[in-house]
Amino acid sequence: MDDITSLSGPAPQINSLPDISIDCLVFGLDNGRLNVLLAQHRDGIRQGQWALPGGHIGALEDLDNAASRILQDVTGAQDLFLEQLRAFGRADRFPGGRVITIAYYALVKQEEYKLAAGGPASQVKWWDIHDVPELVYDHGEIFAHGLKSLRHKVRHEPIGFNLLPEKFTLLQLQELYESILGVSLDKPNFRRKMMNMKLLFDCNEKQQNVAHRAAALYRFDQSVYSALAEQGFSFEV
Amino acid sequence: MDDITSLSGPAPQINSLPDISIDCLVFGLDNGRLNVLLAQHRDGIRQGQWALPGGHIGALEDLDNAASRILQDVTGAQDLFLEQLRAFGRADRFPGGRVITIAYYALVKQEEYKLAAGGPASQVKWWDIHDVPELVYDHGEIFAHGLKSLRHKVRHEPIGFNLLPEKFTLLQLQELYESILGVSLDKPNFRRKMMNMKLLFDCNEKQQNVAHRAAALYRFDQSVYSALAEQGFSFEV
DNA sequence: GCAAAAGTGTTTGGTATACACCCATGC
DNA sequence: GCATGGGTGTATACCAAACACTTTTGC
Repeated sequence: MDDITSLSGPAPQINSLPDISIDCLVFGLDNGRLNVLLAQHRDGIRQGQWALPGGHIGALEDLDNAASRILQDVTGAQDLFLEQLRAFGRADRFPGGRVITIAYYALVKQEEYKLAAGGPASQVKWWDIHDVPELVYDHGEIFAHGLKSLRHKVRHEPIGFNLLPEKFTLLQLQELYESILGVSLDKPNFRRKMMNMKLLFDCNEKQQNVAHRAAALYRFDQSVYSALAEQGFSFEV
Repeated sequence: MDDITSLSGPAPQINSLPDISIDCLVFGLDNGRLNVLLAQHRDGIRQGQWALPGGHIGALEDLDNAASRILQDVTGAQDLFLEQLRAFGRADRFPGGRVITIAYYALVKQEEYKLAAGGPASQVKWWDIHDVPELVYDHGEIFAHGLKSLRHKVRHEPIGFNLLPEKFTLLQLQELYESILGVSLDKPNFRRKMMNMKLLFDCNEKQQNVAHRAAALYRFDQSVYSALAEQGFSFEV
């Protein structure tokens, strides 16, 4: 269970696949800023260095389940949005031996979860994506690739909602896109575009305790989107 | 080198990673029909069954290089368009033991290459994508996933050209999209769309020996596209 | 002339963009 | 009243879809 201690090193258990690891790219949103979750090596030659949280796959464990378990160890949260990015397998990528890693990326509602701080990997911390430290092995490459993939995917599929709380305002949604894509968007036009897609449902509630006019709160319903997508509907921001 | 004989079974060589394989989804275009390349098991319990061509990764071999080598064994061709799809790793996907496979997809100019028929895997054959036989293990799932990915990608990146000969007509290009996407397109509008992108270069040549007005031949220049993409240009069909 | 495909022109309607504007609320 | 963000309206320009039309070539 404590595969995270390995931080993608050689498999610590006899019942794990020795030459394959999993690394997770976990994105979160905090006050309109996009963050990524990093873990710090606790000891060994790489002590103090930062890495993507990772682990190994049980011999009888499905790949997706392994990723989910590893992520739960780090965030304490289940049922997160989690998808495979791809495998990274340069022969020399890991100095401790030949290990191919399969990268996953996750989107989490950052404010809803408290990190299991001080867990097995001495420290786990959110970093602004513009300000990540140097990462071990090829983790920098994985991060760059994952961020690019996120930017592409968020424009073509409604996955961004996984970063927001259940109920959100249109401005929060707009700031999410501005933050991920690194652009600024026109408010009236963004509103219309979203509303015309008929994917947002008015909660009939307003923000509370704000120092300005309270905004309407909306929900996104994944099942309605799935039904629309069946008929060829295409989500494009 | 003859990893293809294994068709993704357990690693036959001492110097291959035992619990990881590579499977290749090779697409080709023939007279406007989209095909996929399949290999037939030569012997063993699965004799006669069809599978994606695959193999194992050398202990000192980069992942991408391994895929390229395996593909060369099958098609005899180098420098094909080849990209990773993703890893497939259900615990029970391969009955002979725990093997995670990393799927690649390739696009080839079908008419330019003759297959190494009667090679190590008794037979290698093109199949119309609408008519593929039942495949071994989870290869059907990999095929379905790869086709979906191809349909998505071809609309957002100019990769379709890899299926056409160097010089092609606009109708060939249109038929390519119609075939991959399974739709029919308006000729005048398709022409304009393509020409407006400024990605096609007139060869100043015409078709030869056709029983109708000869069409102009065009080329696609990957380097010009790359330069445009740098500036934020987006290819959308 | 006819068939087949190349290639052009035009009308129409929707939609993205830019920007001006009013509304509600707390301090 | 004023700052802050919520929310609406509208003119313009562009672009995609639909489809009618002309051109070239081989038989």
